[in-house]
Amino acid sequence: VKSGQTSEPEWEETPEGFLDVTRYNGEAVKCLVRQVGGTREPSLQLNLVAMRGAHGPEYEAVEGIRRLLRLDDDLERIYHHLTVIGDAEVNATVHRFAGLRLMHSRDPFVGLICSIWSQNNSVRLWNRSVRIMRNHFGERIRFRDGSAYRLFPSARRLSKVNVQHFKAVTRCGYRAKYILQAARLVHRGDLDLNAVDKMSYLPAREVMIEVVGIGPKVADCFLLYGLGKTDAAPVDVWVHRVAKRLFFQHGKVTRERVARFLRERYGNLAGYAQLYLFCLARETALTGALDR
DNA sequence: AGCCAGGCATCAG
DNA sequence: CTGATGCATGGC
Repeated sequence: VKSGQTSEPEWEETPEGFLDVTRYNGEAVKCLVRQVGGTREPSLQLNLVAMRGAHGPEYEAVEGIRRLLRLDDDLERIYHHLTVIGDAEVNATVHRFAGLRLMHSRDPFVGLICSIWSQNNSVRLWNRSVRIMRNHFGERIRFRDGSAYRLFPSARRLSKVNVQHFKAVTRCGYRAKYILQAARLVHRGDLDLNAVDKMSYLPAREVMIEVVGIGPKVADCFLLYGLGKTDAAPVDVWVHRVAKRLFFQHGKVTRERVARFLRERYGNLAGYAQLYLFCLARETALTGALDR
């Protein structure tokens, strides 16, 4: 399922499945994921190729995928809770898009950079420019069969890149200084993502918003998709519109107010609620009738 | 041509 | 606290 709701760039779509190369336990693993069976009885086929042909990292890779797609979440229970709280239109949306996975980035740094990158951007452009960055600055990995891929660049690597150069290569515009500054903070240890991960939602959010270039929306993206804190409900233009219509009678509401409303209404399922609100908003836009 | 996209920093009231 | 404006870039 491709909802576009993630803090990792889209995986490459190949005839054999979705392709990604990530380091596990220090060793690069090529991972092909394919869903077999339908939405009702889905199962995943994984084809893993470790760089040195060892078996060590394969277990880690499987766990990585399990975490990425949050396969341990009990969707039925979550749907039940959402629909008990529910507004009729939200319930219908949950039912219609049932089976969507909330993504949890395998690497917090990837989640951080991609979240900052997504601000005031389009999903399409965002994916493309992040891919360009990876292909330009990422470490090159060559497998035994001769195939080669690029990893997402490390904080150390990005912290050394010049802003103008980075902007010229990736076309990410004014976000370049935010992205590289964040990479420097992480590399120098001034922003400890693992420490933030251990914090509860609200304090963690405070810490993230202090970083220049990270506001409420980006912080929530990072906390939800990057760290898996499901209290977070990122409110973008789409969620803002649909929530304004559903819960505020088209009245004036700030994004922050909507975010707080969703947290109070859905608790630690706010992230899941947001997932479906986003789908509803996008779907409504496609069929035309969307007011502001 | 002008508005918009998974916003944010900044500044004015 | 709320409201305007500039910021890069590309799609439509």
